[in-house]
Amino acid sequence: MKLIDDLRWRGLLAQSTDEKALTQALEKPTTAYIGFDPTAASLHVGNLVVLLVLRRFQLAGHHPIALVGGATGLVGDPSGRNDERSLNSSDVVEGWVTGIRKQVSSFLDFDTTTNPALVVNNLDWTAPLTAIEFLRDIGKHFSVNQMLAKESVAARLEAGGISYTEFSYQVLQSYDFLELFRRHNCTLQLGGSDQWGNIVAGLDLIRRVEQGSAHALTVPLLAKSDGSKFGKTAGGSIWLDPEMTSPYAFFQFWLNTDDKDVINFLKIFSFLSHAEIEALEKAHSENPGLREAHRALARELTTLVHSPDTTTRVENAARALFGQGDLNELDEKTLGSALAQLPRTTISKDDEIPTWVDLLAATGVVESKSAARRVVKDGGAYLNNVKITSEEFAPEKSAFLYGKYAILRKGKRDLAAVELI
RNA sequence: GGCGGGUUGCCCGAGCGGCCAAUGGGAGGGGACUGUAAAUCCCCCGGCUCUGCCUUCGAAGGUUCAAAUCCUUCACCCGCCA
Repeated sequence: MKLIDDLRWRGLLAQSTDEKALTQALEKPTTAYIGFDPTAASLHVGNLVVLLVLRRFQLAGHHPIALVGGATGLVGDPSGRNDERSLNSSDVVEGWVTGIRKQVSSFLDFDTTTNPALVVNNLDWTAPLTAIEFLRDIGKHFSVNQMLAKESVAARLEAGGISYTEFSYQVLQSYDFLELFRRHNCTLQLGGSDQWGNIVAGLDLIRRVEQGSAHALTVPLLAKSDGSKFGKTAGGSIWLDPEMTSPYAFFQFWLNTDDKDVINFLKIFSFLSHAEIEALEKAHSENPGLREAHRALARELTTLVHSPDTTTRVENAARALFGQGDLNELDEKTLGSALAQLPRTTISKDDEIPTWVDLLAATGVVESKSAARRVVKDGGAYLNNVKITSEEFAPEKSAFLYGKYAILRKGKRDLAAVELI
């Protein structure tokens, strides 16, 4: 099956320039790029959609380039926002670039001899530009009329204004495309559909400056069936960085996918074959309670982003901790490694044991002691799967399994660990 | 630079001297029902040493027994004019 047809089947095609021409171009190995701006220390699951499309291109024999926006990240993309971004210092952005560069790299193959991946930073060609060069050599090719007509700009003018800085963003991104066209004969830019305007601006620039022809392909913005924003939970975004979102939480995030979304997500995020996904779809519709599709999704993604080992560990941890069976039946080693996956706090053997409320607050599962108290009051507080009802309740030392572990539970599925040391 | 409008809790948005930790909606949390799902229903939703105390309504001062609400200055945003 051709790449384009596969992408269509997975629901990964939004818009493209002349599809016939593009399909034809893709008959031969083509160089394609996607840009990621450093707006945080890590990428999140939302970024995964397009990043994995780039991987699909590489797997299909094309040359992938991942661009990290060391320059554009300093300016701020107005797309999809209705207010101005606050600028981050260049030190901060530089740090983020390093982290994101590493993350992006883990999804691409640099060792293959036929079509190795490339990671670039647009600061490399943007930083040396002088303001005069920028205005004369690049700015001259842009019509303010057209820039104003871009959805990202028009929306902001409507919503309350835009700074000259962010207004200029599309020029920088266009210049990136031009540079990659020149340096690496890159003739295709991929991106989320909110990037369409920025991408076609780059096509125009390439045509004007180099009389060259390139293509654009965008991926739909991921929509959940209930309309809520993908990739956010109570605790915030789901990050790829295991320090920011634990692999346990990462696995749980996918496992808790809405039934209505699970098959779509398998298509979008997994590299399972059509036949495998169709089999899961069948299994899911026959017995949704088993959640085979959810499990497959969580396994695939945890393995892809973390590792097969990690997947085994967190899945075992969940099985061990999730209610079924008596906690006392878990051997010390299993329990210890399961708890290692959870948010945790430690207390000294010699100290008096704090209340459940204080312990939960210490693990960071709730934001404040008041929030922890509320959980108790609302009847959602458990110690080692036993419900507790008093805000003053403090566990006895004897309640600790193997003399050292206790499991705090908030509600049905939020777990945290306490360890006596 | 001038004139006018605005800045409220995670977000949107009421309040416009006391009854205001502040109406309502969304997001979020707990419970019931379930399948660690969705929908639905009920409850909660600033913090703390929690029958009370402390901090919040752009910032700083002021008036008042009492201010998110009035006055002054400053900052930022929006509109019109220059």
